[in-house]
Amino acid sequence: MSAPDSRPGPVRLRVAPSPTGDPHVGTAYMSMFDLAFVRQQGGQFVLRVEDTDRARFREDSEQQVYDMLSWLGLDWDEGPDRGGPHGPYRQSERLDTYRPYAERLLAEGKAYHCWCSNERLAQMREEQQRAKQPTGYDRLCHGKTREERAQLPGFSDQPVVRMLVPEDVQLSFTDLVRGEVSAPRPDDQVILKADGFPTYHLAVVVDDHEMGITHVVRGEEWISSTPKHILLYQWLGLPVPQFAHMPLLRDETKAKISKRRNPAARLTWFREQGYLPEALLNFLALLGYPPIIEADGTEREVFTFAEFTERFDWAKVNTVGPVFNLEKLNWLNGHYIRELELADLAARLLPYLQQAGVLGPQPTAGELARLRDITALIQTRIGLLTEAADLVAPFYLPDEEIEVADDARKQLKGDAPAALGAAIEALEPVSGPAGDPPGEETDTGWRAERIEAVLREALVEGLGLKPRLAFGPLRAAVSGRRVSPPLFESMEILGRDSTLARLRRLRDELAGGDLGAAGSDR
RNA sequence: GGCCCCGUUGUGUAGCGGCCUAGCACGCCGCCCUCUCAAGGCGGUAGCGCGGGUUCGAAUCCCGUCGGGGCUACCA
Repeated sequence: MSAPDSRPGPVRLRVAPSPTGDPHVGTAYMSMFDLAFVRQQGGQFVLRVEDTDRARFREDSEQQVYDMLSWLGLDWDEGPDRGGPHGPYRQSERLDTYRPYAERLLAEGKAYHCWCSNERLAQMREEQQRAKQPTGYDRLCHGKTREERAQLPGFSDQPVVRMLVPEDVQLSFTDLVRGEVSAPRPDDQVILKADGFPTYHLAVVVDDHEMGITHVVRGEEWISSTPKHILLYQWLGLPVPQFAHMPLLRDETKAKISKRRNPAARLTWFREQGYLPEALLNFLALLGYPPIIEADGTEREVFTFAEFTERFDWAKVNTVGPVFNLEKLNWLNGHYIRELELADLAARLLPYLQQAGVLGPQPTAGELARLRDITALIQTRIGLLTEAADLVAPFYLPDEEIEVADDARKQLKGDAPAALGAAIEALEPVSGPAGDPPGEETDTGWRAERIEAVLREALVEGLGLKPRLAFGPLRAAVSGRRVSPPLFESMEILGRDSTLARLRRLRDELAGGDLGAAGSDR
């Protein structure tokens, strides 16, 4: 049993991503649990950049972490970008901080220099594995001076510093989510690398202490390293924080989700795909935490971050690594889209429509007003913001550029020209917005209800067509698609002129290419 | 190989010794609604890995076994 940190005062939690490429979804996952607890307890949330791995360092990675956490609304109180009383918050800028700790351990005989070359270490491990022995450093360098060691093979000029792990290391500890946990016996772990950088193990202990971190929240993969960390805290006479090891997110093969194999492991992917941040957050919470149980005993899976925060309890966090299943997220995303206010949804759609080239970089007021109307029609028809472009595009295309898609064309039957002709004839007398007489009862103008009434009368009653056969050709003419937003509402938004132009265009085309523009009845 | 973590329908889960002929959500299937597609409504499908215990009674406790995962780096 470790003595948990019982210092009074506010809780302080941190997330510590490594800038090694696109931000990982796990970073958001951990941050969300961190923040839920911090908000609940009125503590602070720290963002620390663990850039001690110079080989995998990526320049733009840090900025992406800021962008994505901000996008999700997971705001931090202290960090490299906004400072704080415990800075700097980048490990590469804290090198001087670690060295005294390492030197102290060296002086006290708790750590020692090791000059073994990588080749020697690799060979040693290989032999241990072959002999079915547990792997671990053989302490060849322990107790030797540089000169003594230099006589032996596998010598490397630049030494590292290793922990001298005692026989009686504490191997078990209390975990906030798992209870009493035991971990493997640690190797003589390197804490200071040949390049002078600390390894994660030294840096995390020193930084967490210096930054006043009270709760260490991290992935399950760190359970096996925890005894090393506890040992370092003890050696250094520092209070041991509480630990919470979260289950690992898995892919469909049950393996830990990785950026290499799974696009959804990249946080940026979700924004690119058109997911709503609140949906992602809700989904992530569901993966590691039970649904809300209402007073009447029913379960509720849709909840806000504030609701999650209110009821958050480490003991309820799942210990099983969940499979990251996009279908549930897709449903949730659609659900959140349907809940949005129209203006909000339209605003969120805009950048995706611009990205897809449906709207230009500087849309006109008219285009934006039209977007609002269209949004109402597609709100229940998209699961991702990126799906809007295809549905919206026909509303912004010039009438002459509407191309009837192959599947829509295949559905056109022999009565299509008749239907189109009758529709044109029926709609011509209906006045457009400008001619919409105020207070007039008989002609309600170019409105969906009136358009529908007129078309039904002409096509269903007049021509005796089945509704789906009657309106299919009109849909193809107006949108170019087999599937589209509701027809009559679409016509209202397009306006009388545009609607008639599109109907005539298809009618003429079906009547025969030779007639060309002369086929128009105007 | 060694050590550690985990094990309820396809997926996420509720369950914490009797209320379980195992509930909910997503998915899937069917029906309804309907101008297409959605959304929505209604119904259905499918699970306690296995074997021993403990107990009057086990999805719930114990042991074993099997399975999955993680770690085993001068990566985090």
